[in-house]
This record gives sequence, structure tokens and C-alpha cells, in this order.
Amino acid sequence: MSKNNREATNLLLAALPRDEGERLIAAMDVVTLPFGKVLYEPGQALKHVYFPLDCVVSLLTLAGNHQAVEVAVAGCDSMLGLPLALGSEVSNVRVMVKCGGTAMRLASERFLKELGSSPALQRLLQRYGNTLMTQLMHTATCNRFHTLQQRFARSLLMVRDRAPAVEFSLTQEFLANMLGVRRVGVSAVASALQKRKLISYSRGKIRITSNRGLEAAACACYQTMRSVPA
Amino acid sequence: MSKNNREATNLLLAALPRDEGERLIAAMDVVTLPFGKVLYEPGQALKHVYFPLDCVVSLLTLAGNHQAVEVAVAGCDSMLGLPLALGSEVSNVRVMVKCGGTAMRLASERFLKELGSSPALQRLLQRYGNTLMTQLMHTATCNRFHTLQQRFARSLLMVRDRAPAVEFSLTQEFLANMLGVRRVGVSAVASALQKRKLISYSRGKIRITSNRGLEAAACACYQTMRSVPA
DNA sequence: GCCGCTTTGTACGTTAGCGAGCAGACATCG
DNA sequence: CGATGTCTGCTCGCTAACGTACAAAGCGGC
Repeated sequence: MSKNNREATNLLLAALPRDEGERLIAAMDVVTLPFGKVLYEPGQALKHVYFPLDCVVSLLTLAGNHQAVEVAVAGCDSMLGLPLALGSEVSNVRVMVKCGGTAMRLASERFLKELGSSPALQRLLQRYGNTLMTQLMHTATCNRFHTLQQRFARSLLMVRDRAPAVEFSLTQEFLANMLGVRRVGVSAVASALQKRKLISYSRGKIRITSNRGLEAAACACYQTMRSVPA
Repeated sequence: MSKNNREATNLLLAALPRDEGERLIAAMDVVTLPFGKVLYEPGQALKHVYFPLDCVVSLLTLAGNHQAVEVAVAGCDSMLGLPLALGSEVSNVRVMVKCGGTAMRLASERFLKELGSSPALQRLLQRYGNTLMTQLMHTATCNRFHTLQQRFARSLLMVRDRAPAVEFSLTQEFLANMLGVRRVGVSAVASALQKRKLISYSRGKIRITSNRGLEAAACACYQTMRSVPA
């Protein structure tokens, strides 16, 4: 992927018929989403929908006491605010920017209006809904069965696949929150992977030094989620 | 709920406008789904859709080595085969009957035809998709954070809410598979809950003896999933 | 009434991850 | 240059759940 934002595209938007896509894009703003920005909180009304271009976003569910886990990742293959297209007006998760970047944004009312007049968009978002559901299911299983090291590797790879950069700004503390574990756990795993020369990191900057090695360290869920039949 | 099947209704079908509902029901068969029956396997084509009347069904994801976890439960509030409505023709989970009973069944092609001509059904199933997604998200979190005892209690309550019977045929072995743990673990938890007089069981027959007590033993996820905004 | 199968109880050592707390390394800013 | 805040490394004892294996208890069929 290029670092030039003009070349970054959202795959959902790109899959629309040319005229519908252009009409929709014309109605949208390009916004910059900085790291850590929270787009929605659970129960909150969805004011906008977003089509990420080159940012990576995390869907987190909260379990009471400051505990959270990532249940899905979204990027240029995704849309945020899907419940709107499914007849709900509130988010059921926290949505937080994991890697800063840009996205196309559209106000909810306008989105619903466009959606009503575009069967292609409807079909596309239904399929995306199915894809997201599949990702959710596999995440549930993965969180249950696999070790922290496997999940750490998977998580990192899923960011890699969606971010244009080669280096990610993700502190261990932050990753611990995403994975729903203590920082100490992430610290141990990260050290281990660095010793094995699969990643390198320092003060919140992580870089993958062996794609193949990291893929081997991740659980099979990574490949499964990657190859979800569209 | 009555034991009389004629009074058992599927809430999704019941929410349709009268004429559309009747037309759809006229096209469907009532089938009996015995305990343990597998309706779909991951990757398998969806030949029929089902609207459960008084049976309870489990959605399971598989993690390679004979390991599985339940990621959602379906009953009279649900439909099985939703991916069809979202543009996919295959199941992404194993779907297995947890409590035998009856369901309305419709062949896929016919279902798609009816769906195409019923905007009310489309809207309804979109909303159900959103509800299911919410359930998946919370299950993922619950499986991650909560103890086996809490999850056991939640699981049992979710069956109770969907089954007309007061006694369920669920061996500890079976429950262990649903929860993705060893039988030994279930055994320990079940003993503990029985000592506390919250449930009673014997040779695969479980009965809840204190609804309130069991609800207190379950995690808050139970209430959360129950009150998902439709 | 006995046999065999299913279901449940229990016991062993092992492990991943928890919570809490502290120390060192590095960066930034005055 | 030192001070402060952020990030990482490491320790402690502890718990939930693991895998395995074997024993008891109940039910149905012959």
C-alpha cells in the first residue's frame, strides 16, 4: 500500500457500481482519525458512519470493571456504524482507533437516505454484516482457547494487514487492554517474540521483522479469519 | 409456555404483518428436531432455514482439535440460516439442537423468493442480525473473563428462557462441549450449585430449583444479553 | 438379577494467567 | 542538566482450569 492517502481506498466503497460509489463519495467528508480516538461508546447514538481508508479501528466490548476485549478489527475492508444499516441506531460496542489515519465520514440521516436508494449498497453491507459476524465468532473461540502469545501474534498481523505503515504505535499497556490481559503478560510475550527475532519494539513502536515467523506463531484463527468467504 | 405446540410461536414470524406472516407460514413445514441433531456444519451449504418454535439450538464454532464453544443460542426469538439473508450461502458455524422440539422449516430458494417480496421480513431479519451480533460480542467477552460457574449458570438460564420445559436433558459431558471446558470442570460446578440448592440434576436431567439464586450466580452478561435493545 | 453402558465423582500434578507492587530505561521538556 | 512522566522488565504468591486416569453409581436390555 502506498503512503499517499489519495491512493488509499475503502474496499466496500470500491465495490459499488461506479455511479453509486461516486455519488456516495461526493456526499462524504474525509476525516483524520487520531490514535486513541473513540468513535462510539456502547449504547450511544450513531451520529456518523465511517469508511476507513488507511486507519485501523478496534471494536471492544466492555465487561463492567474497566475490563475490555477486542472482538473485531476494522480497516479499509470495513464500515463502522453498521447497526444503522440493520435497523438499530445505537452502537453496542466501543469503537476506538488503533492506528491513526483517514476515513470517509457521512452523517447518519444522509447515510440512511443513500442506503434506501441504493440496492447495491444494501447488498454490500449485508455481506459485510455476515463477514463481521464470522469474525466475531472466531474471535470468541480464539479468546477462549488460544494462548496469549498466539493471540498477540494474530492481533498484530491483523493490524499489519490493514495498516499502510510498517511500524505501529502500540504500547504494551494499550495492547494489554485490547487483548483483555495484564500488561505483564504482553510484556512477557513481546520479549519472547523479540528474542525469536519475529518482532522488534521499543517504547510503543512495534515492527514486524519476520512476517512468516509471526504467522507461524499465531493460531490458525488468523488464516481462518483472513480467508472468510466474502 | 404451553406444551401444546400449536401455541408455540416464533417471535420473528409473529412480528410480521398478518398477511405476510400467514403467506410465509403457509409455505413452511413443521419439523421435529431431536436433541443432538446437527442442522449445519461450517462451510456447508444452507439448504433450509428454520424458525424454532419450542426447541433450543446452539451455534458453535470449531477450533481444530475437537474443541468447540457455543457462541450463541437460538430459540423462538431467532432464525437459523441468517447468512442466506445476508448474501452468503454457507454456514460459518455448527448448529446443533440442544433441546429437542419443533421448528418451521423452509427451503432456501423459496425463502429467498419470499424474502425478496417482503420488505417487512427483510427489516425484521436485519434487526435480528444486529441482535445476534450483539449476542456474539458479549459471548466473546464472557468467555474471556468470567468463571466457569458464572458461564454455566448463564448458559442454563439462556436455555430456560427459550425452552418450554422445566427440565432439560443435558449431560455434563454435553455441557462441557458447549462451554469449551473439560467435563470435570462442569462436574465440579454442577455439584457446587446443587449443594447450594440452585439446581438439581441426575443422569443428564437438569432442573433449576432456584431461578433467583441461579441468576445471582450468573454473570451480568446474562442480563445484558437478555435486554438487548431490539 | 446380572451385564454393560452411560453418567458422574474424585484425585493427581501441571500451567497460563491473575493482582499487586517495584525498579530500571528512555524520552521530553524546562 | 536534572526532573518528570512513560514505557518496559521482573518478582511474589495465588487461582482457575488443564490433561489424564480411575472409581462409583444408576439405568436398560437380556
